[in-house]
Amino acid sequence: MNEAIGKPTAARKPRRRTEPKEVRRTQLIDATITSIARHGIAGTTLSTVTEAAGLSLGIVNFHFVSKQKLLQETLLHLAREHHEHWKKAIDDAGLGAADKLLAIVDAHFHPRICTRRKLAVWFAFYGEVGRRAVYRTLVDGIDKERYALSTGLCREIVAQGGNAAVPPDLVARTLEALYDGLSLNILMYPGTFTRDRAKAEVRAYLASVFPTHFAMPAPAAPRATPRRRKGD
Amino acid sequence: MNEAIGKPTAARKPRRRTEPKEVRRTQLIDATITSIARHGIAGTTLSTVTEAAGLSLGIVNFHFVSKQKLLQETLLHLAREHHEHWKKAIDDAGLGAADKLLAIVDAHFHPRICTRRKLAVWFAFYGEVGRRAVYRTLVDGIDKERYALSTGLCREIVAQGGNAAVPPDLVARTLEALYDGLSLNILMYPGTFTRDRAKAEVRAYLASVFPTHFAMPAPAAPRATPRRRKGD
DNA sequence: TCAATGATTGAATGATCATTCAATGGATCA
DNA sequence: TGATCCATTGAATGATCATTCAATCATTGA
Repeated sequence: MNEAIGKPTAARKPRRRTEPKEVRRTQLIDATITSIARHGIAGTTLSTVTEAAGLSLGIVNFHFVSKQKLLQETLLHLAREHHEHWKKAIDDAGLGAADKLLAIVDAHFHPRICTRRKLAVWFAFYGEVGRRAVYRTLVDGIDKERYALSTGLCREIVAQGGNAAVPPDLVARTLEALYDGLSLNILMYPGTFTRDRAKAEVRAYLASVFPTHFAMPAPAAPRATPRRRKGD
Repeated sequence: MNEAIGKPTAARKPRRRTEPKEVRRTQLIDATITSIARHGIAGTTLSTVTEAAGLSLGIVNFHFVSKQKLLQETLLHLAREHHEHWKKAIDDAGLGAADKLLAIVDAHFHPRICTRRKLAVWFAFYGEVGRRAVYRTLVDGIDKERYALSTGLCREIVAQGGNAAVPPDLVARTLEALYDGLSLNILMYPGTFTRDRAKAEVRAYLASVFPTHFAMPAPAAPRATPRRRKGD
C-alpha cells in the first residue's frame, strides 16, 4: 500500500482525473486507515476520508456504495494483508516447527503490518459491539486458520519431548492473547513500547514453555530515541 | 453497582421524582455502561443513556455538564472499582508473593469486575485515538501502580530461587498484556471464552515461568452450557 | 475529430444528535 | 400552610454528517 498517496502539494503536475477502479479503491482504503488513526473511527467522516485521499466527497459512495462498506473493506484489506504475510513467512521459514512458529510471531510485529495506523483500525473494530460482529464474520476464518496452524506446530514441539507437558492448544491461545495485548500496548504507549520489545516478550514466553526449542532473548537494550508520533 | 436500576416496568409505585445527586450520578453511569455494551460508544446517545436510566433527556447535562464528561466519569468509575478490588484482594490474600500475584490475576477476572458490559467500556476507550488519550490521563496512574506492584512480587519470587532467571518486569508486563488479550477474547467470543478459562491461562503462564511457585492448572473441563448473551 | 461512456465533483437534502432553557414538580424550612 | 430552592422535564435549536444526483470532465473508440 502506498502510504503517501494523494497528499495534496502546492506545486504539482495536473493529476490524471480518472484512475482505474482498483487504484481509487486502494487510495480510499488507505485514506480511511489514515483517517481512523488520526480522528478515530467515530471522527472519521466521508469528508475526512476524501480529504485525506485528495478526492471529492461523493466518490466514496460511487466506489464503495456506503461508508459502512468502506469500513468493512478496509478491515478486510488489513486482514488479508496480514494473512498473506504470515502464510508467506511460514513458507520462507526454516523447516522446524519452532522456526515456523516464530515466523508467525514475527509476522504480527513486522514493520509493514504492525504500524500504529493499522493497529488503530483493528482496535476500532474491537471497540464497538456492531463492529465486533462485523469483525467476526469477516476475519474469524483467518483467525481460526492461524490458531489451528499454531496449535499444530506446538503439538509437534511437544511431541519432540524435553519440555514439561503443556497442552498445545493452550499455548496457541496464549500466543493469540499475547499478540492482542502487546499490540494494544504498542498502540497505547508508542514512545515506550516497541515492536521489537513485543517480539522479545513473545520469545521470552516461548522460551518459558518450550525451553528446549526457544532461547530466552537478551534483556532489551535501552531505546535510542523514543520517537513522538502524530495522531495519538 | 445496582445493575438493574430504573428498568421501567408496567406496574410500579410512583417513584420519587428527585433523588440525591450521588444516586442519579451512579444511575446514569450504570445506564451509560449498559448503553455502551448494547449500542457501542458511537451509538450511545444521550437518549439511549437516559432511556436506559428511565430518566429524561436533559438530565445528563445537569449532572455531568456534557456527554464527554459522562463518558470520562464512567471510565473513572470502572477504573476505581477495579483498583479497589485488587487492592483489597491483595490484603485478603495469603502472605506469600505468589498468593498476592494470584490475587491480582483473579481480580481481573472476577465476576463483578469482568462482565461483558464493563469490558465493552474498556475496549471502547482503547478503540479510538481521542479516548485513548483520555484513558491515559485518567487510568495511567492506576495501571502503573499495579505494574510496579506485580514487578515487586515477581522480583520476590525470583529472589527465592529455584526458577530460571527471568526479569521480573518482563513477567509483569507479559501479565498485563495477557489480561488485555484475554479480556478481548471474553468480549469477542462470549459463548466460547470464559473468565475461568482466562484465569487458567494466566495460571498456566505463571506455572511456566515460576514452576516452583505455581502449579499448572488441570486441563479445562468441557463447558456445561455455552450461554448466549444479549448485546453482542 | 466527434460522440458515447463512465468517472468525478460538490451543492442540496434530510436525518440524527448534543446542548439549551423555560416551564414544572416536589422537597424543605419557616 | 406557603415560599423558596433546586431537580427534572422535554421541546426547540443549531451543528454535523451520510447520501443523492445533476452537472462536468476525461477518456476511448469510431
